[in-house]
Amino acid sequence: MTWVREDVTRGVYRQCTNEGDHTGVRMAAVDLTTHPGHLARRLQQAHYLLWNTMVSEETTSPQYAVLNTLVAEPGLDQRTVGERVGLDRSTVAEVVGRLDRRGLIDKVRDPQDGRRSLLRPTDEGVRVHRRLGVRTARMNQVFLAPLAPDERTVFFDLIRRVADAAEGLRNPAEPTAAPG
Amino acid sequence: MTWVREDVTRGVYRQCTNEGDHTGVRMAAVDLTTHPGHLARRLQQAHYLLWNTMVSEETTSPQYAVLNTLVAEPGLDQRTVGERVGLDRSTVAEVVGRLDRRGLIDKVRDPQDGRRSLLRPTDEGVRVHRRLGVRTARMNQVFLAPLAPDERTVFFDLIRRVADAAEGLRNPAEPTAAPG
DNA sequence: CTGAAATACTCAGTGCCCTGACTATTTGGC
DNA sequence: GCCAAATAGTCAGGGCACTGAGTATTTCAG
Repeated sequence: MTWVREDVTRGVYRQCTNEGDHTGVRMAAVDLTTHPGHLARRLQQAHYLLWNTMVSEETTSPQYAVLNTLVAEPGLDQRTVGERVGLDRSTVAEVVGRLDRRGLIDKVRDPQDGRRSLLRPTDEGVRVHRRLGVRTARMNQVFLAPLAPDERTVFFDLIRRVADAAEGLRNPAEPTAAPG
Repeated sequence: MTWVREDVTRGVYRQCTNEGDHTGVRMAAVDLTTHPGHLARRLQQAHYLLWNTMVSEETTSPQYAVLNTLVAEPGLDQRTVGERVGLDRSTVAEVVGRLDRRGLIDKVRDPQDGRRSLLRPTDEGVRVHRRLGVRTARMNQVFLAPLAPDERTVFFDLIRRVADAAEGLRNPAEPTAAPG
């Protein structure tokens, strides 16, 4: 695997000194296209772009996700919303703050538990959510167009499994036996 | 309230008008697990997390990508680096700025073309790149552990195709015929 | 009842990521 | 040679995403 890119005009000293096929320890640079993290980033950027042009310039995808959760379950607190959509406390606070400022959700202290903020969409929030739903569906069509129908299923399955597993590493499941 | 899950392949939004009850409440929420954008975001977050714990806390994944590109092709200008790793001009400028401040790369004006900044890794930059390469490989193993070897190939292929296609929409290939 | 732990949220700080406006330089048509 | 277009980079501004520290509230052991 050579992967050298020749014909560089300016003074470039290349350090791919692995002429022979020794232990192969020498290759300086790696091929990013086989790095899942790099692909994940590119995928998200691609989506961001499509969302921006096809769905909305003022309401972002995470904002829609939060709104969607609150339409399904009005009255959730911030922590639970974050759990549902996969956002940490700080990020959820920011997103909620923006939705609140724009009048798309209501945010009130829970009288039963003064620590919580209870969230529910306003009428306007519900309208925005409904409107974006249509556009989002259209965008997903375009986004997934390169994949055959059965490939899309696999696509979802593989990504979900990888993401779930990594999240699992973060929150180690409750140990059944209590340690010391 | 039923919360149905059906015909997942298209990420279509679901409109369940609760037939049974007479509350007049209409439920119109979507199942986010069938939205590629949502999955992409979760995947990237999962990767970010793993990177942070398994690879480095000071050098981020995009920084490593830039460093990697410059190790392979020292002397590139910012625009080209951005093209290689998939970052826009502004982001590349930020990342490059941080790498420069940390002394991992050198940044000099091109004497041949005063618009360009030419970038090359310093000795320290090369060392950091090499060290992170080992850790990155380990991390990728963990990240991809949930997938069987042949599934990983598919994983890369599907994501790449979707990302490439969306990027293609952004930069519409030179139209062969003059537009109207 | 009281103080410690747990919980929900806020705030400061850092970094990625984009757009749109702006500057500096080079290039190309005339 | 000159001026307009193209190109490379900077800067301001907004949004997502995380960590770590701090505040307020609730819960629970003693």
